[in-house]
Amino acid sequence: MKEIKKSVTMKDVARLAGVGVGTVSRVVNGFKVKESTFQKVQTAIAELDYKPDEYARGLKTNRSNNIAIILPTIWHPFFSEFAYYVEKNLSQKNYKLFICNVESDASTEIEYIEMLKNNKVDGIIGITYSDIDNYISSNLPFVSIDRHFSENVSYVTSDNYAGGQLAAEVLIEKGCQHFAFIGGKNIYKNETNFRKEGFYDVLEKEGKNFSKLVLPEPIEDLEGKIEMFILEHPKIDGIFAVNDFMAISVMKVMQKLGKFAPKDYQIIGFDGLKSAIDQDYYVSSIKQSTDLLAKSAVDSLLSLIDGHQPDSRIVLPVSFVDGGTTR
Amino acid sequence: MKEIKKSVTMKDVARLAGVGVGTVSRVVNGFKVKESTFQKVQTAIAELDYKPDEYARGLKTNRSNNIAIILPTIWHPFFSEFAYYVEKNLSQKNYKLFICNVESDASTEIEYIEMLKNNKVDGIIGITYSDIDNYISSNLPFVSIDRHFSENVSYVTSDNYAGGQLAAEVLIEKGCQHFAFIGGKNIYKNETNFRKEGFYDVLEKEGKNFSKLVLPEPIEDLEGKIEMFILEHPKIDGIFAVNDFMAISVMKVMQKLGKFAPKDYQIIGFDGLKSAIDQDYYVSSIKQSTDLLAKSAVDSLLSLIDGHQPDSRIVLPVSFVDGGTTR
DNA sequence: TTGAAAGCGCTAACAA
DNA sequence: TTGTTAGCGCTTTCAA
Repeated sequence: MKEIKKSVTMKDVARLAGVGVGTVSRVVNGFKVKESTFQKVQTAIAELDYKPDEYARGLKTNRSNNIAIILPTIWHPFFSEFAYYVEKNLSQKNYKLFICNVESDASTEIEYIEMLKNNKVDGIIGITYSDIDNYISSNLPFVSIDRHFSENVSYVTSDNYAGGQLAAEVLIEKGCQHFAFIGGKNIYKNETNFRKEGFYDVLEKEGKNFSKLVLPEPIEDLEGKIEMFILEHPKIDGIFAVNDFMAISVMKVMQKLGKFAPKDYQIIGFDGLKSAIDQDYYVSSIKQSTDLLAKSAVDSLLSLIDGHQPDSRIVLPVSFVDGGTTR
Repeated sequence: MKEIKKSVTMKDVARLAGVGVGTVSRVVNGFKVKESTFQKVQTAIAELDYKPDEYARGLKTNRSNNIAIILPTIWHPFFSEFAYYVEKNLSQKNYKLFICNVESDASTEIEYIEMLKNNKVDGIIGITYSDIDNYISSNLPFVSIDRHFSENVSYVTSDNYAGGQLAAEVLIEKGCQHFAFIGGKNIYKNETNFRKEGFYDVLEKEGKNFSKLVLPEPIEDLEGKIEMFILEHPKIDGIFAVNDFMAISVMKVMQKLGKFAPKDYQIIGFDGLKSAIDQDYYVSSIKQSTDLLAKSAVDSLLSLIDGHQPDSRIVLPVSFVDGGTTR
């Protein structure tokens, strides 16, 4: 027989403390009451191990202290690092975090958003690469990462353009002669497209020659295409990949061709990924400060929730990290 | 001026459909009503775009359809893969998932658990390596991963012992002669300790000689200690590491000493990690079927929530995967 | 099959 | 400073 412990309510506390429920509510919510009453109520709360019911409170206040994060998949070091920092920031402010894996599927995204509306999440942080502009109601605070929606939606992003520039500068400084950009291209516009722009611009300004391989997503036979590209441009010795995983794919192909970084060529990715906090970088990379990204997203969202209108666009600096694939 | 859209309630629907709120509730919850009333109500719901308020419902029913997962950190491929599958299973059954990073800090864990109690999560899945037995109340359905708590808490785990055996068998079959186990040891007992037991037992039965390096956690100067161990046992050519990240550390040390896998030695990790679903294994490994682990945990938890008493211990099979560090 | 109404535990307005 | 009370939106019993 399972013992069902009836949960203790404010009324119980009020009765034990010999005060009204309003007073208990005041104590719980930190409003001013007479010191002696405060003590009585606290004692009763402790005695009964009273915990306020967040659902009753939410029903009344229309607030839940819940935030949702929508992302393609948590099983990816960039997203899990980001989610890690988001949760960390949020829990400090007493918010909880729902996680929603949408797998780059727009209909799943919409389902989630609809679902979240009923559940009174106070806001959403979205890393989403599909076309859901219409479903982001202005009623629900929403902060987007890396992607610009309509005018009203604020977003935070790394300085992708400067990152591309930095990649070019580093590669030049480290003595490369023949450059290449390798990346994919999503049908929906997002900020990561600026990475290559920055890269191209610096190289052009410096009068360097370079090749590019830009593959429309979804990419089939990625490694085959990279291999073909490399074989067509055998002199390449300085590669900038749109992200770290792309850099890894490139390195696999190069290895197959008997070339190793940083001996035979140098390569820089983007993101600055690590598998986990205490692991090494996968490759030399332009690192996004994920922690800052998360903090900014959280701050924006919370101020949106408080009814303020924060900066609608926040751009964060990036930096170069040596992951052993540059000299 | 921000337009505050007052949310539509059951009462609105009832009024428009010309029925009572009870009837609307019945329709929403799938109870039997007359076909014609059903239609009227559905029409009204669609017309008003009515969404039930989960908080009012939760207040009434004491259910939230929220589950929490407590883990050291989501920023780790094992945990993020696991959380990925947990969320996937859960969302199919209309549950949402809170994520709680506790950073191996027992007091944070306790705080989270206390917090979750107020929030009416329907249950918790915990991957936790600290001592929180006392805080798991029997009122709150709890399923533990890899760790056995008191009698009443059900847990699911991979067959760590069989995994250790398998590692030994594979290494023997692939021709290794001098074996070693390298791993850490947590002060709290958990199932991963069985990995080495299985490994030892097979080697002993086969009359093979082997060395062991078992470091109490937290480990300081891990690589230094590994290096010392390797230098003391230079003939080692078959290593079983307690997990994939440990294997990676070992490989770094070996590389420093000029030895490469699988040419100069072979190494097998445990977990079968990938950074992301479409990435390669880090190393040859004894793979846990994370998806099954997640599914079992979810099934157990949901049946616990439904008041059943599922198997209190579920042990799942493991398999060997070739990650290029064995021949 | 249905409507009316009580009440879940809380907050906040009002009155004392 | 405090107690009392209405009511948030829903489910569920009871009576019709």
